Amino acid sequence: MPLDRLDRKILSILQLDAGLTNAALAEKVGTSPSSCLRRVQRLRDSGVLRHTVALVDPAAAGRSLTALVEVFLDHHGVPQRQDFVRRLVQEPAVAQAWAVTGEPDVMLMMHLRDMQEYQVVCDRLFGHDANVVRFRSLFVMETYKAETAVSFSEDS
Amino acid sequence: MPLDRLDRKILSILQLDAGLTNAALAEKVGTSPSSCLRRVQRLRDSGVLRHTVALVDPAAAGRSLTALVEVFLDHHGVPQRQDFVRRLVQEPAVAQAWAVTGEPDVMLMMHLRDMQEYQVVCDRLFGHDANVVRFRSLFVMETYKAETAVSFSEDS
DNA sequence: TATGAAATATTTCGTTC
DNA sequence: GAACGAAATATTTCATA
Repeated sequence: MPLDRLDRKILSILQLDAGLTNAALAEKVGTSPSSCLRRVQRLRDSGVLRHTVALVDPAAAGRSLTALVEVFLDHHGVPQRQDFVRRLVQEPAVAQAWAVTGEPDVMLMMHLRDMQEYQVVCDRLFGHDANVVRFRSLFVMETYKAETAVSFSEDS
Repeated sequence: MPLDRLDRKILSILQLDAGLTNAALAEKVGTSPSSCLRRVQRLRDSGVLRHTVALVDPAAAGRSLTALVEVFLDHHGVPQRQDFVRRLVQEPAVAQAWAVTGEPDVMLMMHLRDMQEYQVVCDRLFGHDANVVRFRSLFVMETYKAETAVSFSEDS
């Protein structure tokens, strides 16, 4: 389904603020409320527009320690990895996790209460998995950017 | 501001689905709509609850290539870093960026159209900055988890 | 100071042109 | 795309604990 200029404009705005009323959104993108509503519904139905979520300050949740962890695995086959991935997905402290090309095999991001929790979580995730050779953690000192929006700008 | 059980419940739900009506939310957490709305507003005012955003499938935006990039800087002082950080923040392809402890100095995540755009963006970000010694990219093959929610669970 | 019921204001959304 | 109206929803008011 091709997205025209108006669709992209709607998506750009909704990615920054999904709390806008339909009327306000319509005015911002320069169309009528009814047309705007139809477009939003179409975008939802087609799956381009996923759910809408509230963003919470991690510090307010008592999780002000953020770690990026590179994980190095021994066997790269799918079967060996399954249990590990399952544990990642279940772990509340893990917010994001990816299989990556390059030196590490898996990269993940955790939001933690403190170093003690870091230790506990790492032990639970890596400690009893023979397939995990080693891991290296990069602790976040400052967040420069934390965008959930995907840019629709053409200028690359 | 201390968060009680009800606040945490509200936050947990809203982080997964902010599209719920206030009435539905109130029923889920077991309180009245008016009380529920007041709590949500209070959480908003106090900054615990940031904005609410729509999530868009990056692939639908034509950005199905995701890269995690480790950047190694020469001079670690703030002045040398300012221009670089400014460019990161302005760059539409960069979704997340952190200053980190450890070997690399900065870690960032990009959503890209293709390898050509990767090259263009890297050139723009790193190419003309004498302070950037080198960078290493890890390309995402599979996303295991992409949570925007911060867990309020106590079990660490 | 927080709550819930009820009244009011606003918005969404289907229908029509 | 515009205009209307019914239904759903958000928000305020107010009495109570």
